[in-house]
Amino acid sequence: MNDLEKKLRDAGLRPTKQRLLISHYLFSGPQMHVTADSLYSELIDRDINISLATIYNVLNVFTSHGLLREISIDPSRSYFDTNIKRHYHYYFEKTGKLEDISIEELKISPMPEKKNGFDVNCVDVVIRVDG
Amino acid sequence: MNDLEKKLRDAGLRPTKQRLLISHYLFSGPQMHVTADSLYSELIDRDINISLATIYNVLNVFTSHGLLREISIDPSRSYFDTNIKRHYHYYFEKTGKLEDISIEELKISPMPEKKNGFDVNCVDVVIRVDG
DNA sequence: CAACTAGTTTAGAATAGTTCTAAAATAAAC
DNA sequence: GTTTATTTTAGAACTATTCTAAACTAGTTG
Repeated sequence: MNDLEKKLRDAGLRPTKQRLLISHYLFSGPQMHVTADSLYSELIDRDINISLATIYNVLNVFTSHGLLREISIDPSRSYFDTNIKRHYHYYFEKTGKLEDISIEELKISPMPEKKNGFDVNCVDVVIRVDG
Repeated sequence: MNDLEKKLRDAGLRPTKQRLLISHYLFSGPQMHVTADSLYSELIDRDINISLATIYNVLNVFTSHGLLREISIDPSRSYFDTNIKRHYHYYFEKTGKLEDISIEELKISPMPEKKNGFDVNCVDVVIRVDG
């Protein structure tokens, strides 16, 4: 059983052909940010034909099983981040590109843990920049 | 010339009937968060019939002229905030409600001013909570 | 491995939020 | 009051995403 197959099984997901192909693209190289559409095109470019419905399925199921993190940047598109550790983002408004900011670079205090008795699921920080 | 009319003119906008009605709803009471749909329904409830196309027009033009701020929370809908001063948000995922966090309550350091020579337009912080 | 079961993929239809179109209405300027 | 530019509107169009239901596949059981 290879690394990617293990990664999927550990997340409680069946390692299907499509999920493994997508995982190979997403998780074998450097960390990346994708949209459903950008992922679909990149796979087509590599002669990997997976239906758009499956791309959406896989992105959603990977997100709900903790393999990806969804980022709300632009109300017209969902971005997904292969880096699931706590971190923040620069967003370059002209180019649409994202860049990570580590929690060492940017401090938030007090880091909220609870609100009205509810758990904090996630702290999203987006610094929007021209250019 | 009343306050709302002045507010629109100062922003470089013609004070049309529809813009004044929407301004009255948005800017005469306490600060609020709306979506196109929530604003449309609230106006219908008050027997103010403005087409949905105009609601979208007005929200967009108010945002581009600095009377509203758009918040990226949920990729399926755009939220607009009548509070245009720097502040942050709690987002209650189950109810879809927003609550403000003042910059006194939550500190970010170092507050970014520039990135790669580009100005920082805006620092968005969203704390997602269950409930 | 053959049969079975539950989960997955797919094309295409459906949906939801938003923008576009072009005609009628209105605000501001002359 | 006439003219001109802007705004509003209904409905069509568009785009990102989800749904549907049939075909397929992974994992399980005998």
